[in-house]
Amino acid sequence: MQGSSHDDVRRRNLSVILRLVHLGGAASRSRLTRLTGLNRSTIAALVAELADLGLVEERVPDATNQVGRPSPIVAVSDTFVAIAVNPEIDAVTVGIVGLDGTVRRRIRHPTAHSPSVAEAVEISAALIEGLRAELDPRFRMIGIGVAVPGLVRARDGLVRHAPHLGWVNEPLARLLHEATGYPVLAANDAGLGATAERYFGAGRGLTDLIYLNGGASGIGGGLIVGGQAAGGFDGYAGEFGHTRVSGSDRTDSAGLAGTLEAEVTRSELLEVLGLPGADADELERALLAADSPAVRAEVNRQQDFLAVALAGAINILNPQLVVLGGFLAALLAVDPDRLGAAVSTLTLRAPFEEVRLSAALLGSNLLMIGAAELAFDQLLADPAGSLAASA
Amino acid sequence: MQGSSHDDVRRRNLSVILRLVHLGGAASRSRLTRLTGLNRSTIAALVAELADLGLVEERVPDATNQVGRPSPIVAVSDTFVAIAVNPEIDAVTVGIVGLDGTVRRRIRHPTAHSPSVAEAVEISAALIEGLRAELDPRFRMIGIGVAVPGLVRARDGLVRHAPHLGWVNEPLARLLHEATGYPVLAANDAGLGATAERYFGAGRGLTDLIYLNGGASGIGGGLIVGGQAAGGFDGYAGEFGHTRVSGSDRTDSAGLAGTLEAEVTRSELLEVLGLPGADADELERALLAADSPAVRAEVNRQQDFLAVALAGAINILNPQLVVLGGFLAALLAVDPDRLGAAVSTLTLRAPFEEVRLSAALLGSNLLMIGAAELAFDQLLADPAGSLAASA
DNA sequence: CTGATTTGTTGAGGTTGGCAACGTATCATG
DNA sequence: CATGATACGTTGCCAACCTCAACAAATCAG
Repeated sequence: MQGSSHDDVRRRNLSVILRLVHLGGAASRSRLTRLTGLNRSTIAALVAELADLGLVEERVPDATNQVGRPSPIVAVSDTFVAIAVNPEIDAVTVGIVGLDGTVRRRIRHPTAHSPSVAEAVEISAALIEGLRAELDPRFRMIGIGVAVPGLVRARDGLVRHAPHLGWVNEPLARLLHEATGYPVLAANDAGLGATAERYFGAGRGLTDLIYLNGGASGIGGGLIVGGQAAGGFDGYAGEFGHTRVSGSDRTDSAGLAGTLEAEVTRSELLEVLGLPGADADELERALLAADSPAVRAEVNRQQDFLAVALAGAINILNPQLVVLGGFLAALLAVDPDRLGAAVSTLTLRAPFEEVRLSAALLGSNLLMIGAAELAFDQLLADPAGSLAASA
Repeated sequence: MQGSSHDDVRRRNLSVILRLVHLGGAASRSRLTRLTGLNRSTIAALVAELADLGLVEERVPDATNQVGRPSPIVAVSDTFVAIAVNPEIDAVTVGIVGLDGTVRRRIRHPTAHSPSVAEAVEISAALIEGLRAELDPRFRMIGIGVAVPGLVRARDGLVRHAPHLGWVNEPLARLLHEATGYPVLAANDAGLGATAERYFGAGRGLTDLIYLNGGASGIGGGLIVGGQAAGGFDGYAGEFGHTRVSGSDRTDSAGLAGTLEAEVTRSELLEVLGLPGADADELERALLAADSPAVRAEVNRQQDFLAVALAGAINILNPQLVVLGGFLAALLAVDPDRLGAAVSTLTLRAPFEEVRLSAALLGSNLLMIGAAELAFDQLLADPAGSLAASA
């Protein structure tokens, strides 16, 4: 219940404009005027301040075949970048992402074994140092966002539990900050995926969506509720994979029985297809090409369990969109109508009528973008303040 | 992405102060200064404006045994009231609720049969007219909030489906507005219960909680996510009752099989207790007094199914608190440790460690308060604007 | 080339919250 | 009971920010 003052107005207006060009791409000043409801002269002043800060650039107007004086185009500067980090079982990936949402550079550093926290920090810091060295000095690194496959406490970036990495109560954000000097924020990978798809992918502009991702080691998820990334109280929200969907005693990575993650697995799809391994695209192609009854039966089995979890979430959250990533997208692509029908039989009519199922769009850049968004958030919320403080 | 101007600052500050005294009760001006971070002189001006509007009153300071000049007490005026309406299978209840959250008056009008929409509107309008007639003219009715046992489309108050009442696609809010002339907002009853418990009950001050209510006709729920009442895209969120918790083919009121509402029922508790009927308190007393193995077995069975639904919600939403109302509160009270243990075995450790299970506190006033909150919302969001527009 | 249209630019104006100085009401102390 | 300390209300001035109106500039249509 904070009061607000003049400064907050300015702060908020700068933030709104920067977010508009960050999320929506370049826009003319007149367009910003319409979108924000602010006065022409105010927009001019705000854009000038953002330009002074180096955050945006004004370009000569496009030829639009419209009467009237052309309006300058405002675009985010390409000089502000964030570092995205994603530790996994078999690799640590580090990327550089621009404020315009483009992934400029991505390095995947394979590891012989699942890295410890110390190793992940060391590898990340080395990769970041390398990237920094090769980066033109006019670029400015804002901070680091880490996408962690596990439960991360939002307030301090403590990794509570990352089962596949074997990490428990590791102060990842603090360690990486100490190793690099940059501000570091960490969060659950699937939650960041939800944010990325919401801003730049299948859920552009939507306010209520859920995202489920199927990976080699399990199923994670994230949710956007009422326009906000919903992390829950500590940031652990989105664990759709541990929803109970059957009475069986097959257990998942957390030891819970009959859960979505226990029943719906990538490895079983690969097995029935006779593939030793495959990435998400290969798996989808193989599933679409296959016409054996065994494959069909396994797909149906997994779809039915997935439908239970999705239906529960739809009944509870009434989203506009369900985004499926990883092998769950393949499970959708094989027979979208069947999955939709299965969900239909388990949901109330009203929420079902409003929801769509969709595959994730961002592919391999998903987590880079999501993690960068985490790093950019403070800058976007208070452009002038963030830069003044760090200058 | 709206820009903001000076007016918004004022609007927001008035709103913040009114909400503080609305939710937190009377507060001294100096306390408001501390809570909002605003300047003393600003608080004085804002409180004066709210007092001019008749929304708050300043009282002489309490004796506080503190050095320094005493600070006047700011309290919400008792003259602003909202009307709360709650149609049910066997009655229509109408109440008057003050801006201070007190239920001033409540009339339950029993009906011989489940009322049609037209009947519910007619009864409500008549009750409201009666209440208005007996009300001192200095009181001011702000509007009407309706708590509906069913799915209500948030934006226009259309009742999409209220199974127990047999209503489908009924424009309740519009009809009641036409019958009374007051602004009318409608929403799902359990969602409003969640808001009420969050503001005035077991969840005071919390930002992430879920609420489940067990009634004679089923199980409803609501959620608060990140400090906001989460209605979902259309307002249908919170339907925990239709979460699948078993593989059985027992169906619920919506025809869905194996759901929480199908397995966890008030009627089965009454039956095993040998009671023909009972209100929530009587049921809880009877359950606590009973020690037959049959009762114990039924309680355990229902607790286990309830635990599945709660665990799923806890994994997905990471709430601070789970509030149980109606007979679900009784189910908790009989053996809280057992229910907690059952939930524990189905949840991830990190979110489980942060969550508490609690009974609802507001009892029979719950829906009156929740519905009134709906009616007050606009006034609280923009005190000066709301009153200027309606004057 | 002229008029219409749209938008940038500039300077004046109004509202609002912050701030500092001063006034006032209470408590503590002797 | 007088005095000082403390906390808070009150008052007047100030600065920040957005709006508005008038004017200028750039484009299209004819």
